[in-house]
Amino acid sequence: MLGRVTSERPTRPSQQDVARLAGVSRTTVSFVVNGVTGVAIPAATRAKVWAAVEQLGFRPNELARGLRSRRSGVLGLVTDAIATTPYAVGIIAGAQEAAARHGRTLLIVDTDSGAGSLLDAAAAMTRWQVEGLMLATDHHREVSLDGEVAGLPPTVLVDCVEADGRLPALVPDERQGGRLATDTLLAAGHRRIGLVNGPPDYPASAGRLAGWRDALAGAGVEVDQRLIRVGDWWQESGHTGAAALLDLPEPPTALFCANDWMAMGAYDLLRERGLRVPGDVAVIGFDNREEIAAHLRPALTTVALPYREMGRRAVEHLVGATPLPPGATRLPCPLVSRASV
Amino acid sequence: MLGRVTSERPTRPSQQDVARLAGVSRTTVSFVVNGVTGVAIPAATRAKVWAAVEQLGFRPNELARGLRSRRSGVLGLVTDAIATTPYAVGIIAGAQEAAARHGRTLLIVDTDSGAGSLLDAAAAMTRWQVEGLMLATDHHREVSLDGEVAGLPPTVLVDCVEADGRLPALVPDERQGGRLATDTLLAAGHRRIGLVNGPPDYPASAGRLAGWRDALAGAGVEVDQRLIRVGDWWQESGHTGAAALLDLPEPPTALFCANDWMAMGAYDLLRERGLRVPGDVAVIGFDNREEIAAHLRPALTTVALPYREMGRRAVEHLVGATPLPPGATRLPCPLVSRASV
DNA sequence: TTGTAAGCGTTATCAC
DNA sequence: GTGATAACGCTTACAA
Repeated sequence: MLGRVTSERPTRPSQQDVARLAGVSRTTVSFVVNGVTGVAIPAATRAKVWAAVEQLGFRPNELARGLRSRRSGVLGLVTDAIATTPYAVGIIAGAQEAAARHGRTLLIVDTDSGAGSLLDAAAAMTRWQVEGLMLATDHHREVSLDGEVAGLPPTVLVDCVEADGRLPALVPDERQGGRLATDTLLAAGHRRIGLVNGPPDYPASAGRLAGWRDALAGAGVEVDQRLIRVGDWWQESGHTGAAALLDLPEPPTALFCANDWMAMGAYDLLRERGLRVPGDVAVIGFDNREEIAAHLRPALTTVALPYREMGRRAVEHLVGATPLPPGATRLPCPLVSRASV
Repeated sequence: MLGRVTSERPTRPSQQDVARLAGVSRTTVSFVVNGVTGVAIPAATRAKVWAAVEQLGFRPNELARGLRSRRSGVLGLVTDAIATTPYAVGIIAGAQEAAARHGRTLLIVDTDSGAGSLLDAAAAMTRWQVEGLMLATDHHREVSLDGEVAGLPPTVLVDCVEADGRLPALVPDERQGGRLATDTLLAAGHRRIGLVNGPPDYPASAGRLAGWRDALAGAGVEVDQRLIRVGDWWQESGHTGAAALLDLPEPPTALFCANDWMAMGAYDLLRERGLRVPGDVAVIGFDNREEIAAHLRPALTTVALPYREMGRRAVEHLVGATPLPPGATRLPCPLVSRASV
């Protein structure tokens, strides 16, 4: 004959329960657990409240908190990077970490997992009152959002850029990375440096090529167009490209492969020809795909993509900690030194 | 002089707004948008409501919905698999997909990203009133939860098992996988099959070894202990192990490497010795780490771990679609045929 | 320094 | 068939 039938599932303790146990009002409990400044609550009261919280195992209900305060504390990450390949888990890890640090919850939706298009994903996030949105792609590319952004919460692009560039975007500084790779080879004494690049319609290819030129120009080395070969990112094309370069009348003494898979192909070719890495030919890759780079023999020196950094910066932008300007912000690609140079 | 000062951010349309526009009550709107059965609402009213929903771009507020209905629809996935290696993104993908299909939202927390221990992660999820919890590890192993499970929502282990096995757990059927790999080699006519296994204290090693024995016994082939070598999962040890096996007086004609990295090491050794795969020696791996298996030359035939399946089944258990018994449920590991056998 | 009360957007229980 | 009305657990003026 109680006022209300007890619910099936034993409901978790509420602030109400804490207040009762501590002998204070709900308001006081709210002030204490949220550490509200500007109210002077005696240490004794605070202690009582915390003791009650502890004893009951009270955990605030984020649903209620978000509903009432109109601040969900949820940041949305929409990506096509999970289903395809484990490419950009670094983005997730970096975002997650930063979100936790700023007291935010990260909601991740993979657009390839049935959710369908970006629009569906955004709709799903809307229902959860997300306060910011990150759109991440599985590789650096240009995306077109058309009018879709209208009505969306503050949004930042990760590893992709928009044609008209009104949204802030975080991308790797491919050019700086290409320069870094080439400079590393130059610093090791090489002067003829072959480039096995990716297809021209990728921002990555264009940037890495420009970086290669930059470095050569900076070192006063003549740029020889014949030292450029175009692959398709796959291992086979690294093999082919390396072969073509080594068949040149004046073959290169070092190879800059625009990704690690092609470097892996180059390794194969060098081995077939009885050439040692780095003794006879030095090799440097790009992407730092640990699974490959760390396991090749010798381990591959390569340039890393700043995935974690991109995830981190995206969150810091959305929470207002480090605001980003509209358009692309390029993040530096660090060198990962191993044994192939 | 309005009753309430308008909030800074233009608030999203509510059911209230929809009701006003459609000229019905909030209740009716709720019935219509939730497709409540048992109430007969005329098609005309339904249409009016949907039209208003469309016009306003109304999206239900999950915070309010969850608060009121006491069903958040959130499933929590706690993992250490993101930060370490991109090992088990398949688990996430599979879980995500199944969650979407069942109208649930997946909340992912990576314990290595600052959140700290499992307990912290579980606390974070509790605040969001998760209705089920998945605990996933980065590789098949035994975990001990002590008393930590008390007070947690329904929980399922993914890619790990508990010592006392009271929680349901989803793990790969390592033994079946080992047998499948060996059977594949047997079917190709091999009779002396070397095993380069992982360290003995892994469930994966124990299971794959047992499967190797099973297959040999099943084919009436004598089990020769000398054909077993123990590696450490790394490429070097695959190289070493393969070398030892080929130096045997009666060397094997096929190699079963308990993971793809060791298979990669074996490839290196075979190439060094001028042996062709699969012509001179067939090789089969385990794990199907696409990045390696698909890119080796020749592409590696291997046994895949059922990551997506584990994620999917975990969700289906939690939503009650396909309940799991306490203790381990072993999921089959399928063969991925490529070119090395 | 603490308490009262209103209300966030929704669902659920009743009357009508 | 549809509509009031009361929670859900919390934050936040404002009152005491």
